[in-house]
Amino acid sequence: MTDRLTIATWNINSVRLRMPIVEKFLAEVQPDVLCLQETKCPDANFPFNSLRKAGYEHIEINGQKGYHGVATLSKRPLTNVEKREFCEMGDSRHVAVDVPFNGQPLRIHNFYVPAGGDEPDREINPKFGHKLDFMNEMKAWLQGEETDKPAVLVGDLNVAPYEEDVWSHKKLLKVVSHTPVETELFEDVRETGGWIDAMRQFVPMDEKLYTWWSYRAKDWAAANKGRRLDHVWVSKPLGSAVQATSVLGDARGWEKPSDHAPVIAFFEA
DNA sequence: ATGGCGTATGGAATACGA
Repeated sequence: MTDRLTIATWNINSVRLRMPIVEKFLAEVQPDVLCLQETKCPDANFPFNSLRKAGYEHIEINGQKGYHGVATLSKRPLTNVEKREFCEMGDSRHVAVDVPFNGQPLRIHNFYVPAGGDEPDREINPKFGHKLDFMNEMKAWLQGEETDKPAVLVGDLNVAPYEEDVWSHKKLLKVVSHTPVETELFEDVRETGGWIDAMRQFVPMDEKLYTWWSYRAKDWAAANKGRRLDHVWVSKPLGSAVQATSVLGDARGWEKPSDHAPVIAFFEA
């Protein structure tokens, strides 16, 4: 029996404000699972009813007032829910679930890694230190997770690791998200955990690939000064099941858009 | 021109994003 599963990840920059385009996305793409970041919504105010009406009956959230917040919506039942706190900051930046795929549980981690502020120096910018500490804690913790099982790690990881993941490698070398200290640590986290960068399995390393375009550009599409901040990592046992990934760049041009586009991954086993 | 904007909070101006 063949089983097919579609998982999407999207930094939505306020789930309540963005409900019209979330519903549009769910209707058009019909992913089995959607992982949202930056929901900016206290748990008590989360729009459960609208999302259940859209066919996503299974919803796990880790939210807080004003900032951050993640949510995982699913057509399939979700079990083994875990919401881990990192850096003892009290931030809502992670939720993990199991979803049934091909007759066994598939672990799905949904992450929102700290942006890191403006100055790439932890001595003068504590937010940058927090970002590095967060990634180091991710690395240590994920080592303890069972990496010999099917698993996916998605989210806004706030690092664009490769030269063609940004519009200008040279101009962004000192800009938070693409500094060598971040990109090297990012690769260390990924490789230590045995994760595969699924998006780059389908796009050659010398081709540009972005998921985020600033609100500040007069014409984001014309300027096209993007970065790949959102990622889909898969464990090695799941590697052969990834059929394709895509960035729905169109969504950046929808009405009242997020500054991030959704990333979609297709699995078959 | 990588911040030129956008969002939450709270009810104006500030913090934060990346």
